[in-house]
Amino acid sequence: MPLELFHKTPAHFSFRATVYSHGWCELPPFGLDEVNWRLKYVFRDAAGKKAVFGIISEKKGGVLIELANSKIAPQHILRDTRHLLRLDDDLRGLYEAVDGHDALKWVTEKRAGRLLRSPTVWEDLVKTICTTNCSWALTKNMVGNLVEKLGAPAGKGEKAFPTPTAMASVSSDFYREEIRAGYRSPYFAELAEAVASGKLDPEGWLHSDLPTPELKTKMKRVKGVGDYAAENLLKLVGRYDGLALDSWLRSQFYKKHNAEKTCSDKKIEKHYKKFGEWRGLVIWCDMTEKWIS
DNA sequence: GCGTCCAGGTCTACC
DNA sequence: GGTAGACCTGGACGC
Repeated sequence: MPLELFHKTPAHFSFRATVYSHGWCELPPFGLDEVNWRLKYVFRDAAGKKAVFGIISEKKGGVLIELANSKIAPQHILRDTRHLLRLDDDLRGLYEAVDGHDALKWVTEKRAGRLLRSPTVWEDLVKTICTTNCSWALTKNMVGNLVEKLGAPAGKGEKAFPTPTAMASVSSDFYREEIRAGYRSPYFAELAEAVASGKLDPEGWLHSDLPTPELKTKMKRVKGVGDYAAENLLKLVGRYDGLALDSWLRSQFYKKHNAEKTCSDKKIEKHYKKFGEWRGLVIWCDMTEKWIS
């Protein structure tokens, strides 16, 4: 039976700014209908055995979640929705940090700053590795293959993101030949085995007591995760004191703040130092202003 | 059609 | 700790 759920949203929330916050809305099992402004996602239960296709849209005072069936408990769907739209995040510190900076006034006005994420750190971790050292088209290709070939079916051709167990059930060769993951293939096989066996718990990064540098070091122990990937993941678990500089972010900075000339990372870091623990989120908002405003 | 470059980097060996 | 070279894929580009 189809099911509709409703979740309230906080005052400083923008559905559009959150969905457009970065490219995650284009990576399966997310999908974006820009005409009707509806975000699709295939939810799954913790065991990865049940999957349900859902559509999230704005409704006065909150978001509406339309589900193809009621296979998964409503409280599980609501928890996932709250997590992926960052409904519990308190961004007052960000808005205080940009206060007084005219060029960033729009961040507060547009209620920007909530970075769309997946319901699990596991999914964000795998997707982040898929963004490294390749074009965005290839990232979409790899993530699409993972969902298509290893995800639990939700009906009508829709599939969920694969569980660690599902990803641990295939070999490194599968990642190379079927997922087209190239040199990342042994990394995925090793990572999936570690998470499926309980040796690694990425979900624990969400509420870790470790200081950010130590958590970053822990993240970098995962093969395929370097400085950029770790800092991107830190943003997705709510820590914004790393800039997560990659070639795209650097090129945008050169265009916007350095007369289209290249410069050192140190200069970029100096530019955003004044925003303190929010600097990683400030640079991201600054470089993606055109997407949202 | 073919070759080259490079994109939302990381790892390893070596110094 | 810093750096060079290797690593995969596939789209864009020049010829």
